[in-house]
Amino acid sequence: MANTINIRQLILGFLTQQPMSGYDIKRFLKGLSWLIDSPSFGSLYPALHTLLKDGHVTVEIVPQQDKPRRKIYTITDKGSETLQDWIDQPAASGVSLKAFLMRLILAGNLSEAHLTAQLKQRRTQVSAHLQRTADALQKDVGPGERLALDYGLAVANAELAWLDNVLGRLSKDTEDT
Amino acid sequence: MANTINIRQLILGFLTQQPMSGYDIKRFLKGLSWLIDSPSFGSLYPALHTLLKDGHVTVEIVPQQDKPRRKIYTITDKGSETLQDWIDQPAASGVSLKAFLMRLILAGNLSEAHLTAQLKQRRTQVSAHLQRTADALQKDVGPGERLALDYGLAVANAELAWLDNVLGRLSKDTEDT
DNA sequence: TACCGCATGTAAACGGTTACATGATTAC
DNA sequence: GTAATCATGTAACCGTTTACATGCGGTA
Repeated sequence: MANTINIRQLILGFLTQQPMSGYDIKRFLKGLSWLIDSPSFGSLYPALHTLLKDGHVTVEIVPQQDKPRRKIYTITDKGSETLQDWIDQPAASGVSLKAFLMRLILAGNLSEAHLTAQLKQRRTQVSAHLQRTADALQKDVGPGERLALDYGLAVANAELAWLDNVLGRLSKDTEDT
Repeated sequence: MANTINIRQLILGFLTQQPMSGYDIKRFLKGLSWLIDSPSFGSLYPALHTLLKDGHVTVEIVPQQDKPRRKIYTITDKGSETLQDWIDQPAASGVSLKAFLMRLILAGNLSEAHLTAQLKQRRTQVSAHLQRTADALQKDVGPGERLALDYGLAVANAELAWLDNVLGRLSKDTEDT
């Protein structure tokens, strides 16, 4: 039930879109800077080496004139399976917004079925979280914690409303097919 | 600008409320399970040793009959200063909801001035984040990322509404004084 | 008998950042 | 001449989890 966002899984997710070099992946990750601070090369390159060693990706060395050679990585079937397994595996309860959004991005590039699965899972978790938070507010807590709980409540309610909205739209689209 | 929630600072925060043993702190942290999964003993006890060595806390060994002896830790002036410094230091941009809520809890137990400072800081950050997210939505992105961005937008708007609400209430209270 | 709560602790492993090294090309 | 971009990589360090060890008392 350990479930944070792991670099290797992120990489596999990007390679699903297209073969890339480590440097390319870094650029892609920078594009997600609104969500996560992109991992450093110090973790990126070793992760690539591990994925290669484990047969999740293959490399092709591409020389360039006037520039350093690039190592283009391509995801293998085994790699795809591993990624799929990770996405399908239920997210740990209490898992952060960030981790969920990463899963959403990855799932959204697979299929609509995966996408709705993620959304439904989140719905279940957020409403459970909402309940726990409401319960915690009943107890006697300090002023800071009281505010924090209230904040959590507000965010959870907003999440729930959004999820219901989107899930409603998606199910309507399915009917129309 | 590295700014996640660090065990040592959490511990100092709890010890501000009252002297406690490591075991007690663990129990307290469990009470915050709606926010964070409480750190393991494997990080808690070593953290306590470090704090002791650095003069941020003092210990008193309390023997018990029929039960193992307890080590009660008390925060020192130096420890209080360190904590204060950490809370006053501006939170890194893009810092997570979790990290902010922890700061809120800690600040709420210090003074109302600290509390409003945290809230105002968060307001600035969330509105900046909102802007970045809206910008990112303009660009051409995959279906999953599109949804994720929209989700982020919804949550950020909810946060902003809540912050404005609370900040409004707090400033009114101050006028009435 | 076997596990749970109390209470403390250590060692190995993991996953990451920071800082470094290399070396060529282009832009100010 | 100084910095930035391209492109890869390693080593030291940090903070944390996991798994272990100890030992006693109460409970199912």
